Amino acid sequence: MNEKDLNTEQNILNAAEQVFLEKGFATTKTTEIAKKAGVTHAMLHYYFRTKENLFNIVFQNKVRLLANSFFSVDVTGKSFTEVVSIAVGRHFDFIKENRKLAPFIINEINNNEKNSETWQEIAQPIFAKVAESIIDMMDAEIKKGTIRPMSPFDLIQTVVSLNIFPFVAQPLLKILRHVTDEEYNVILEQRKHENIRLVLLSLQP
Amino acid sequence: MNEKDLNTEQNILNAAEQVFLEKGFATTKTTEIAKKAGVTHAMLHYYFRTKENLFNIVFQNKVRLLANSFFSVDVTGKSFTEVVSIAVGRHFDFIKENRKLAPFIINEINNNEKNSETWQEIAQPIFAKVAESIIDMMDAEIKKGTIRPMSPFDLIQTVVSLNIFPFVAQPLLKILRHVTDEEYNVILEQRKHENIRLVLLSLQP
Amino acid sequence: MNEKDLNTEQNILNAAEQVFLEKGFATTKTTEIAKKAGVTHAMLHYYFRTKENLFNIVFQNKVRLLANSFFSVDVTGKSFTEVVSIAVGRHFDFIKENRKLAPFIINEINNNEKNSETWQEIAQPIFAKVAESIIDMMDAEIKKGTIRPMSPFDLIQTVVSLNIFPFVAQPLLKILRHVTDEEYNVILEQRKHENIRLVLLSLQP
Amino acid sequence: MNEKDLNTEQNILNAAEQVFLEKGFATTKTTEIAKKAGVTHAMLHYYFRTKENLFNIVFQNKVRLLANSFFSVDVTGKSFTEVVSIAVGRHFDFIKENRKLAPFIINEINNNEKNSETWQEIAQPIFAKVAESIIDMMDAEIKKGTIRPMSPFDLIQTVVSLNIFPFVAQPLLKILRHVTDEEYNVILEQRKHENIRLVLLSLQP
DNA sequence: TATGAATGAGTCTTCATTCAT
DNA sequence: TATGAATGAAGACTCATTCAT
Repeated sequence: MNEKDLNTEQNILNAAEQVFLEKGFATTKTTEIAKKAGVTHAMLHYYFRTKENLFNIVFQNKVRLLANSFFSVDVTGKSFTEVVSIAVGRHFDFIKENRKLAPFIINEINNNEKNSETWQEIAQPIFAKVAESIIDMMDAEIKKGTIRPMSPFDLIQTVVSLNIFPFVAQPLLKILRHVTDEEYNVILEQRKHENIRLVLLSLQP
Repeated sequence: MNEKDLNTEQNILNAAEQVFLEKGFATTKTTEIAKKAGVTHAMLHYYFRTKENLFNIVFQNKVRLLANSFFSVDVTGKSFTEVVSIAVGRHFDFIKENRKLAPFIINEINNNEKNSETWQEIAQPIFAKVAESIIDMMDAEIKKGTIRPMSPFDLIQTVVSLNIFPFVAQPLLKILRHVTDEEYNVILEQRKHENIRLVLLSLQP
Repeated sequence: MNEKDLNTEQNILNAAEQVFLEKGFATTKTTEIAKKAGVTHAMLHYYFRTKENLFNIVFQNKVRLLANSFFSVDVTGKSFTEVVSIAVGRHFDFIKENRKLAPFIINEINNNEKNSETWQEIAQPIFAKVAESIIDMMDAEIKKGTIRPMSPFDLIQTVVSLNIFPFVAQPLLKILRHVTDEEYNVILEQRKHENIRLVLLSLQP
Repeated sequence: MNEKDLNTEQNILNAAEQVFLEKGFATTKTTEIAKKAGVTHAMLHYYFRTKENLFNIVFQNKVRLLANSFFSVDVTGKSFTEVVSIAVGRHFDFIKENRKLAPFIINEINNNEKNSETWQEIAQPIFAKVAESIIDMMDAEIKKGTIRPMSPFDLIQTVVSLNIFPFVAQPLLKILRHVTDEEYNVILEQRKHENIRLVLLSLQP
């Protein structure tokens, strides 16, 4: 396994990521991945045996990436409001940097039961950990009466809904006004702050 | 075109709707549509020439359906808050009754540029009309200072985001807790009211 | 299903029989079958979906043919010796007319466990019936002391061994002397009578 | 060529023997041979250039082995009956110890004309020698009238037929009764003696 | 001598589409 | 209008063989 091998394998993986994210499993052709990776068609099978196998590797990586994107804020010395604001903003930025990630995963989960199971197996423990990491903080706030009683999962769901949706439904919403991609970036920045505001509002008792 | 012909054509269309909504364009096989419609494989091509053609008809119908689902409330004698509450609730219910609609359209738009154009051509005028129908009401409220300055499109986007997302991302969110489909319905009802609350909150100055 | 359809399907089956018998499953190419049947490559899959499926149909037919080739003699008014002589001779002639049959089945059974099961499921009941049909006659002869005590299966095995082998091992034996195919036919006729003689000898007490 | 080379070459040959005997030329994959030999896939081609070449070496070895298995009895001081009995029994035991040998060769001869020629070229002189070694003994017996007039080849054919067949057709015959492998060994021992008996019977005038 | 990487030719299979009737 | 048959193009995958090192 010298450097060149790793490169080829990695090239295929990178190409596969791009094409799968762009077109989804069904419409992706292995020839296109190979072409983009600059290798022969058969090399793809040499390294990954089947299209499905290659897809699974990509899919699992992406699932891990998405699931780990929720909450990773250093809480020391910050108020709950601050923590939430930072976490929501960061999460929004991450999703923005990986626009195709969420639509890809959602779509593949919808198209294949097996992918759904993969998502559950990988994401569930990660989400549980996230919930655990904020439950004490939330409980304290609830006792103080600064936020209304709710589970961490409710909070997560609200954040996810608000943050992911603009990118999942980007093509749906973009047409509301004729905007260039650059204008859209400005809109997204507004939306980020709007989302932060909405999340905090949703926490109010 | 006698009655039987219409029936056959309609049968194919109905079957195509079901299968396309379920599987998307790429993974749908014309044979499955024909089978579900109870007609010969070749009849599908006799009536609709190509798979793409048949899909476009279905897709346009569905786009129209989704685009028209926003705001259709009789405003006479109701406060703005009431109108918004009713509109959001009704929209949520519609989406709930047509769970596969939004994911289907979003996915197909993502997979094919032509579908994106179709969406724009059909949805844009409809959305413009909706915006027009509420802009006076909103302006009045804004002047009164009861809601913060915002365009109708902002409001629509918030509503759409909050309402559609639970169904687009259902498989993503369902795993946050282990829930049955029935339990999920209860959660959805809660979410509807939460969404109404959030929309109203987002309107606050 | 008009006549032409049946012909095409049958043409494929006939071609498949020839090629499979000639080359066995592994080295047979579906294109060759299609070519021999005078149809497009895809037609084969249209009618039989997979190569394996087509093979199974051919294989089952051939198994039935071979299994049913043992003993079908009208016994009325004939001595046991006569019955055996006729049965062995007829069986030999059948195998001779279908030289590739036995090698084909033996080979495929050896190459694929599933074929072995197919053989068992189809041949076992047929063989059991054959054994049943001669057991009374044999028991009577055994009681009379004209043949030595043995089960019908022993008899069948001897017949099968002697009759099938020349064709299974034809390429092995033909070289013992340089013979043309026609000379070989004469040899086979001698062998038939030799086999009848040997079977009768093997029955002696 | 140091010792290690010889070992590698021999390892490949040994592995090839096992796999070819087990699966035949067509379904054998060179990767499996390499794996079993514990060497790289490419080494196989380094030593033997092609799969076909490697096969031919194995095949020729096996042909020699089988052809030489007929008659190697020290005749001094033994009666013809004794010699035949011993020779048949030994041959049966050899075939039993090398069960896959005969089916393998027969099958490959049937599948490839070139293999048939190989068999002829190698086996013919060996068989001729065997025939020569017994023709005087047989002629003497024929003159004495103790056996009927026949050529050595007839005798060889009978022996080969009876001895090889149980192993070639084992899967065909095993189903006649439900037997375990151990029970089958007992049956084989009976068959050996039955075969000796039958050969002697076939020699009777 | 040895190896991992790479290749190209071939094989099965699917599927939208067209054709003859 | 309807159908079963037929087709061709494309796609995934395999595998013996070769190459660079």
